[in-house]
Amino acid sequence: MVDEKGLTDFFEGYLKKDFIFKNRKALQSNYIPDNIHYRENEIKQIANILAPSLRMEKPSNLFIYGRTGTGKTLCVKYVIKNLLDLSKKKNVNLRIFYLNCKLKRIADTEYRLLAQLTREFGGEVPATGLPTDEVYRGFIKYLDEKKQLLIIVLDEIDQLVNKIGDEILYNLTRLNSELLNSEISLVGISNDMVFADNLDSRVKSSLSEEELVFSPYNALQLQKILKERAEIAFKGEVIEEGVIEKCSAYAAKEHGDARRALELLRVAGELVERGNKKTVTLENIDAAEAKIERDRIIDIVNSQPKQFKLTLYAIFEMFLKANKCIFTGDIYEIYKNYCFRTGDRPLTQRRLSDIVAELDLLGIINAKVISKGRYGRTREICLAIPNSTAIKINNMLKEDLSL
DNA sequence: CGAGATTCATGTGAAGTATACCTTTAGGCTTAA
DNA sequence: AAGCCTAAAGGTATACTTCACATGAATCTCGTA
Repeated sequence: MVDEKGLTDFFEGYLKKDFIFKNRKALQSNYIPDNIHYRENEIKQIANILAPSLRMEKPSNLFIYGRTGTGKTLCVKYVIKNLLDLSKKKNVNLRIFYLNCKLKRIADTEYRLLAQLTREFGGEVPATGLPTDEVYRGFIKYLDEKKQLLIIVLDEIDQLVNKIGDEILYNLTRLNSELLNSEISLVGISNDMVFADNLDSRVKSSLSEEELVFSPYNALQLQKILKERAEIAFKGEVIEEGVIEKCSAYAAKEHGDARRALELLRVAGELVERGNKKTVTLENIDAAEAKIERDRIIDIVNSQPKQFKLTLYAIFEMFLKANKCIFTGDIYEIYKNYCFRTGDRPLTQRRLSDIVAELDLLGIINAKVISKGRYGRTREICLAIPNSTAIKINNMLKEDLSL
């Protein structure tokens, strides 16, 4: 029961509360700090490669590899920012579009990627209905209407190619021969080190005119990075002894993932704030660790279409009951059952098979095709997430699907 | 006993279908001269 | 006659279905030692 006075008190208390954050943004993953440590070389190289753009000369296409949280995106964005600032000052017609190919329904097909690029130019493209080459033409029109240089940055490009093949990259690189006034350069960013091995050799050679590999940070480097960001983000002495070290250690264990370390610190801080405490302790880090993983998966699950949720729910229910790996056929039966209960028309087993494969790609489950000899061939499906998380998500799905 | 055939449950590729949306076009209606 | 609106026709992307064939090791079969 909250009366008006109670609520007012709450808000006043909220305002008076001693916030431990000074600038929370400094710990968010899209924050670009003023100085980036341990990546001076990489930045210099990227800058070198892209610099010709300032003279309106087409830079070489660039391909960047490195595991998550090694600063690829950060460095590229940093260089982009500087390039754009300078090009504005010098009146150079340079445009740079950054696209993350992982985003569902934004850049995960050829059509949608092209549409998105056209929209960046201010054009309007319907979600469906146009022929793809029509969208190409529209894009070219915008691009070629005056002399300009375009750099397209495709982040998580491996995901895109995994899903729809490498033809789109071929088309993009070939576009230059159709352009009269303008030119395009591509910058591909991939988490997958062996990604390029499976590319068509023509695409591969034109895309990786230049290559750059980002190696992981070690624990000491992570510490320095964290300390500096923490100083921007938090007020005074709110972080207890050993907290930074612990964050770094956690992240170093995960192949030096700086994004993760920063997130740990941020979430820990938020937990402290919500609990009305004054300092970030070691225990907060543990709690944050669990929360981050949960939230990440909850986000993924929530962004899936209903049929994916139903499938996932069937998998979770069954796995939690059996507590061992399960097979496609069993899931399909359960799934059909739930469809019946929610009044949805069940998809075919063929489609479910694809959905299971996609869920595997998303990292929520592990699905491996095995042959059980005389007893046929199937996918062996296990959870890729801790049981406690699965239970929580399962309850969430249950409510969401009103089961 | 062991090589080769058989079998099962479902993976997987290709082609077809439903849906939702797009542009073009042709006809009909209104309007202004 | 010109201008505008509307509805039909013809087209596309995407998510899904249908059909048909591929897979691969446990199990079976049968000739041989």
